[in-house]
Amino acid sequence: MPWNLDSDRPIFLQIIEKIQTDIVAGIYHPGDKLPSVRELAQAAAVNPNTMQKALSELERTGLVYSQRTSGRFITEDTKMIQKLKSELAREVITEFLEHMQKLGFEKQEAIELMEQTIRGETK
Amino acid sequence: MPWNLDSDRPIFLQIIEKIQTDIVAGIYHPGDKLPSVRELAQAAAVNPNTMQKALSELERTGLVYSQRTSGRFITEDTKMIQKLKSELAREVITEFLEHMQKLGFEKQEAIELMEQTIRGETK
DNA sequence: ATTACTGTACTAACTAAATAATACAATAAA
DNA sequence: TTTATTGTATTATTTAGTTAGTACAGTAAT
Repeated sequence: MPWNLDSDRPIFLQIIEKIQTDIVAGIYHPGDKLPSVRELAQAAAVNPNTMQKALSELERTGLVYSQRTSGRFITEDTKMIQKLKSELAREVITEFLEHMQKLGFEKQEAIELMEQTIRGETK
Repeated sequence: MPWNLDSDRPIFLQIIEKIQTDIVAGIYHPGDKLPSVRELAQAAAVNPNTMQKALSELERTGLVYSQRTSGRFITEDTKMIQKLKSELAREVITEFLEHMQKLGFEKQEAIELMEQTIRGETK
């Protein structure tokens, strides 16, 4: 599972989004134990401090919790996860429509162009 | 016309995208004279150096050109503008589908959820 | 008890982006 | 000719993000 971090945006933000996404997509399951800060940092090829910063933020929002010395775990609150999934999807959709509108495409045009693009890819 | 710059990404990149977008959306027209570096910087509330950096990059790609002392102008190459519009639209579409896929939605699901979201907004 | 692993905290150094403050050459307008 | 405006260039400073290195306290396993 590659981390695919780019340098155009703060890395700790990209890490937060990556882990959030993996949770709502079901790659991490409720109650799962996360690798340690040091392991995650190595896997993502970033400094442990950067990983720690991202994890602290995920903890602040309640998506993960830490058990002082035994490790860090995904929340077991499935409703929270489901709600987050809806929120993130809505954000992505809204962002898409705004972008397309700024380029000069109305909502229906945007959808049509997308369907056309998909057909073009799979043919 | 607000600039809406956020601090999550390099400002000069956001400026580049903003001006690109305004050109392909027809807010700026081919041959139009742009405001001076200093005026643009003031309008966007950034340092002139930052604006200059963004404009230099736009110039490097050929989208604008500068006439040494009389100012900066939008390219008159309408084909280039049209091509850029298609490219940007394709990027936005691809990015959208990738994001949704990472959240666990297949292409068709993504489209359906988007249509559903639109109906929910306009009702 | 000792060992190894956990999260956490702290300080220093480095880098890229952004700001600040000028300066200069070219030209259109006065 | 003078003035104002243009793009452009240069140097210094500040700030946020990142890295580097180290340290400490708690706990499960040995």
